[in-house]
Amino acid sequence: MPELPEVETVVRTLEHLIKDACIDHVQILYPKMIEGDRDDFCRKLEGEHFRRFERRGKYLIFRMDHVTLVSHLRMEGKYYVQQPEEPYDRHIHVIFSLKDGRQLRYRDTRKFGRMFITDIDEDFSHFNDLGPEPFDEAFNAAYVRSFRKGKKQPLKSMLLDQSFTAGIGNIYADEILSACGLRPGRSCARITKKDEENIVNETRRILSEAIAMGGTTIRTYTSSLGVTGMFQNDCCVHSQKICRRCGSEIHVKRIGGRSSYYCPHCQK
DNA sequence: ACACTGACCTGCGAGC
DNA sequence: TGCTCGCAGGTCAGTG
Repeated sequence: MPELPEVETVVRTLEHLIKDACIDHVQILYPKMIEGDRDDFCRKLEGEHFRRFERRGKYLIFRMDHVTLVSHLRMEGKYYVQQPEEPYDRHIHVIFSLKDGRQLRYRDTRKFGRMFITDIDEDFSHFNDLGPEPFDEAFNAAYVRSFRKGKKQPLKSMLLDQSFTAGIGNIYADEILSACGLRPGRSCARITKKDEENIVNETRRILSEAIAMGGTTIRTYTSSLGVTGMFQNDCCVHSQKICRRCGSEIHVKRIGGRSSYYCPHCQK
């Protein structure tokens, strides 16, 4: 499941592979993948060049000369750069044929991903609800305090809330709380000033380590270069049976509709 | 305003 | 073996 580190890896990989490539034409095999007018989508992308590659939270942003393509991988979305003669299966939903003969293919077994285009100058009203990036200095202990004020939701739900900070998903939320020694079900109203600092610092530490390793792979993620993340081997609690710190049995509890893994001994 | 639930999808594994 | 059922999870609409 792509979270911030995986999306960052995809952005960097695609920049390496298709920077300045020109789109010849676009085929949409599953129309619901595209938000807005599909004909417009295809027509406006024809002849455009992939110029800059950015990420905002879990969104991929491809800047062209006249339009911007925004893509969200949700759970299982992946991009591949392949030759037209390479076979593809029924999970390929969008094909960008490039003028150099290659194809950028979007594959998504569960069809949850979405993409859309905006004008180049659009200020991305789409992103208005996203909180600060974890590495932005606006994400700090004072911000955590102001965000949680008046709220009683579980810490896990707060970390998953993209308006809190953009890019954290289920796996990293569990790992961050494990590193902080806080149970996922703990109310955000009942943490200390030190906990606020820990949440900020551990979020940055864990995400940057994961980016350095090229993202996590638990089930399906591989980047278009075929790079497979290694962070899964470093998970302390998520999908684990035994705590890597103390050896206790890991508990699983549904919080906010998500499976949440924690160590009852290390996390209070 | 906040918090929770179901829908969107498909594949996979457990249980009968 | 073959079926059904629950689960996986990011986001958003709907509800209390």
